[in-house]
Amino acid sequence: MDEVILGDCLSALERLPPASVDMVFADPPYNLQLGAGTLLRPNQSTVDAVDDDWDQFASFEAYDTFTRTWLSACRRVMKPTATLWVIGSYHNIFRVGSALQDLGFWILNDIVWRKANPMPNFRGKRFTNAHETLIWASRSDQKGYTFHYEALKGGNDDLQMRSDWFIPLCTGDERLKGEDGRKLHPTQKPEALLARTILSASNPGDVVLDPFFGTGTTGAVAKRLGRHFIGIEQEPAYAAAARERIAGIEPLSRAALLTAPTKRAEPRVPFLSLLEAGHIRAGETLTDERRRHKALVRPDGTLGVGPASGSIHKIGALVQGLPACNGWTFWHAERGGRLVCIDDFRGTMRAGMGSAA
Amino acid sequence: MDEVILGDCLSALERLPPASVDMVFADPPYNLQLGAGTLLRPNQSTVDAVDDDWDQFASFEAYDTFTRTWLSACRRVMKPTATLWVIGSYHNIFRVGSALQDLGFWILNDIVWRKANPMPNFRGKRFTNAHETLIWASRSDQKGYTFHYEALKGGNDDLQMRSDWFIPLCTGDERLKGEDGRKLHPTQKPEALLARTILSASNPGDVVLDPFFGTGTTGAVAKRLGRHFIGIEQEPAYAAAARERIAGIEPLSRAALLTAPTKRAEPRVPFLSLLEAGHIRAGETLTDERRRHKALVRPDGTLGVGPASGSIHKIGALVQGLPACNGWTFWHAERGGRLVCIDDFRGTMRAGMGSAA
DNA sequence: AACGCGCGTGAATCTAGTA
DNA sequence: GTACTAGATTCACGCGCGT
Repeated sequence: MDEVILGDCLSALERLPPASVDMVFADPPYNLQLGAGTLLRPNQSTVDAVDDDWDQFASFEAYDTFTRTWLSACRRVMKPTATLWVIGSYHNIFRVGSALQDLGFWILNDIVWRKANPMPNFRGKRFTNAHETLIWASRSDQKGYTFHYEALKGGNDDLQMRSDWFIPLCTGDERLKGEDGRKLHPTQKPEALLARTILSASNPGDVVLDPFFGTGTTGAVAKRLGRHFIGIEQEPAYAAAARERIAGIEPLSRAALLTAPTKRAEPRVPFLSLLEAGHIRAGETLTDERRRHKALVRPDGTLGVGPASGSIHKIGALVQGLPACNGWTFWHAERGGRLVCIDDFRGTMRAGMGSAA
Repeated sequence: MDEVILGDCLSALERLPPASVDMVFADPPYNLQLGAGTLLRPNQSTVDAVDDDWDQFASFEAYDTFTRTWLSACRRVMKPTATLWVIGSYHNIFRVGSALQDLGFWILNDIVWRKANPMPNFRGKRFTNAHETLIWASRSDQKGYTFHYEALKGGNDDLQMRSDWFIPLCTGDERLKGEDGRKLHPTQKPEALLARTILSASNPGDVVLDPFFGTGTTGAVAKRLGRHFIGIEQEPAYAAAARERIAGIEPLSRAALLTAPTKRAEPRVPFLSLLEAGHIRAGETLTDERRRHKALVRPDGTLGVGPASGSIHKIGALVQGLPACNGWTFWHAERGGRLVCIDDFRGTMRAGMGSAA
């Protein structure tokens, strides 16, 4: 926990307990020629290419085997509600996505990282490759994964966060350099990218696993955001750089890490409590925002319309002829000539509950 | 040539001569998984799901078989220098991309169609699915394919055309409607999208093949841009609509349709991006101009005041006791002993975003 | 005529907690 | 595991209608 494991990703993953991590971020290799075969077939030699077609097929097949192996190993250590992120380019992301689906992962989104400052296409033979793709997937189609919808919306002018993210490359001071002044790692990712994934899909105190740790961007961001991390890296120089980098990170204060509780997590307030607290009076009439429908408040916290009675939700649905309705936001009471949503009274009560909640 | 072939795409492709088309645009079934009537909007109306028979597949394996079959058939009729475009979403695009690679196609780019006006995520459980992906691939790794680098660059303020395209959905008058006023085809694509693919990867007089012709967007745009088309469609109603539509198209003398007719709005900058860019630090305090109110910046781009948190606008309104507030002009950060409005940082970021937004 | 408001809708794997 | 129910949840456009 909160350490860099030096070694092969598969054997390191095998030593982790099952169902122990909350989120995985993986930035796997996608250069098919760069030793993928040795990683995935420890006991077999790679197949020698006999011609171009076969060579190509063998490479993709080897990459697929590698991909399925590490994805399966990650899946074992993921909690049932954990989610996984993988980043890649068109060279590998289609293989990864297919493998995810075949292994039973449930794709939640594909996210496009739009690079603010991509490398131009020097030959002028293609479109500027200005993005990379992340896949966000849960372990299975089971619900219950973490997604901080409200927080992301709040940081985005109160609009839902979209699947296309505009983020600069990792450059400048953020880019780790060796003593020779040259970049330490060829594909270091920007911390902003990691921050969005970790903020959106994990909670403070959660465990974030990165099986291809590199120079530890995942660990650095996780630590700053009050998450635990497990990093696996087989290259000693990268692992050492990651340790040093992370040691210098100061976590944000607890206050800064607070997020608003999601609506569902807030204490439940029965409508009857609004009557008991005097916010609503039995016998008064509630209406919708445009005063097109009305209902009578009964002393037991139900609403009545003619002979029908039921919960604020049921009656809200009934008067509109809809199958369902959120009565909290639908019904309003008249106060001083103006309509007040009954959800505002609920908010007041929740605020007053304080620590009792 | 320049006709709609009514019938099954595979048998129609078999009757075409080999190496006869210059470009393929394919909009295959996406294999969407959720049934009709299962997703409700917040107002309880149902989302009109794509549940047509042609989009039903028993399994990923069945979809893969289908995909490999039609891709192989297209490959046979492609000239050696021809290129192929396929569009899809995360439901199917990874299967398609893998199949392309396995069949010997050579991926040139993956292109992101960023939707100007996507459907929101109604349940707040995911990121807004705001894009679709196109794969652009040549028949093999042989060079010699068509790419109008200079033309695209000229139409993009003399900047190389990137791999992320911002184009509105097909709505309004462009969307074909039946006599009942309802959309004729569930997945009609915008002409602007087709125009970019055809302009960039084909020459006037070239033959553009679309094996899933639908209501003929590919044919309409090809004709307008002086290309020939071959469209294959198995649904008689779609084929008839396509014929009528294309008959009304007048070819352009010289194409001037390079860039999408999008309104040039100023790019929206999320407050979160200011943190990511380092203009604002998580954990610092913002104040209003007269330092009467203050709030803590959280790492997700929300502000916190005591237990409350929310967007810059929400919290600005809260501290003033007002119903609304423009957080961009209200909040300031201290820089060198002086207060700087956060809107100034936004202006800086917009300037740096250039046309990429 | 111009403007504002209400309403419809778009390739979508869209709930959680308790009994 | 299943059933039930409380209650949470939407952005950008285009069009039609009323003022």
